[in-house]
Amino acid sequence: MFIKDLSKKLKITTRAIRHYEEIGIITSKRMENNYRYFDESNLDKLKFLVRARKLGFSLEECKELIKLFENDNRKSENVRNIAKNKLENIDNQIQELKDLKKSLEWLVQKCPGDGKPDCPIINELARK
Amino acid sequence: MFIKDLSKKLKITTRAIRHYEEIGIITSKRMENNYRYFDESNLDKLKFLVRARKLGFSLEECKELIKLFENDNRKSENVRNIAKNKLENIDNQIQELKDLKKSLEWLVQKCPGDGKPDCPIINELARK
DNA sequence: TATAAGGTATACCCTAACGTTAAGGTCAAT
DNA sequence: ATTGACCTTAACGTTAGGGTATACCTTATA
Repeated sequence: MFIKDLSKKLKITTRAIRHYEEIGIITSKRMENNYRYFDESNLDKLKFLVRARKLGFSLEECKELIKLFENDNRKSENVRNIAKNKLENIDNQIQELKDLKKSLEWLVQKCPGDGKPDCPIINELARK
Repeated sequence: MFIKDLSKKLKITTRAIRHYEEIGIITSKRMENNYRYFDESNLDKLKFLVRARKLGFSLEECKELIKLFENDNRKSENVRNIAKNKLENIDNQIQELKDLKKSLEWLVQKCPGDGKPDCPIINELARK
């Protein structure tokens, strides 16, 4: 199939697919007119990639996962480690965001939000 | 003071300070030798900026906040709205991360993480 | 057959917020 | 005079593509 068909099936843009090819995460054959041609194995690999992206893995991490996916001698330990690392930094991100949220909530609640200039949010940011 | 002193006081890099100047969020005077010279008002403004950044505001948002900070006729309503918007998208980010976390946790827990190739994480990503 | 529509190609610029060299100028101390 | 710490600008790298421009290919319709 051509790139558009593939993009429709996967619900990603053609630009994304070309990008994945540019950075060497996938490959494709070319027809005589230079159009990219994709077969089932391309589809499977990209499907894998799209799902991994949805789980929050970076393209670099996806590359590693695909390598493991295609290696029949992989150790599930390695896969699990990648996932555990990701999990850990997601946890950290959540914690950071929660801390921010707390501070912001406190400030928003303190602020009258009226037509007057006095504002606890500004005061807090500007404190000496 | 010079840029390094400022960066030490604020615990940010000199590159960051120059960047803020490049994009017009702050200004500085120059000495005869072309060195940037910063006074107390620069320090105050940057301190404000750094705190706003720590609260998760983008540089664009910081620009707006600084404008309000410097406008004695501001309405606290406007400040509050910026903060509330930020709060909302922080909430969304947290929710997205939590969803990811859930999926990942489930997969990590399913995976034996041993020396064998069978791996539920890979299987899930590769499912037809 | 000419043309319009739509798919495909490459290639370049843009994003956020700096980090990271590179290459050179300034200043105080040794 | 030299060292070392500091200063300067310029410009590319980062992430994961989005957007735009230009041009070729294919097919359908007038």
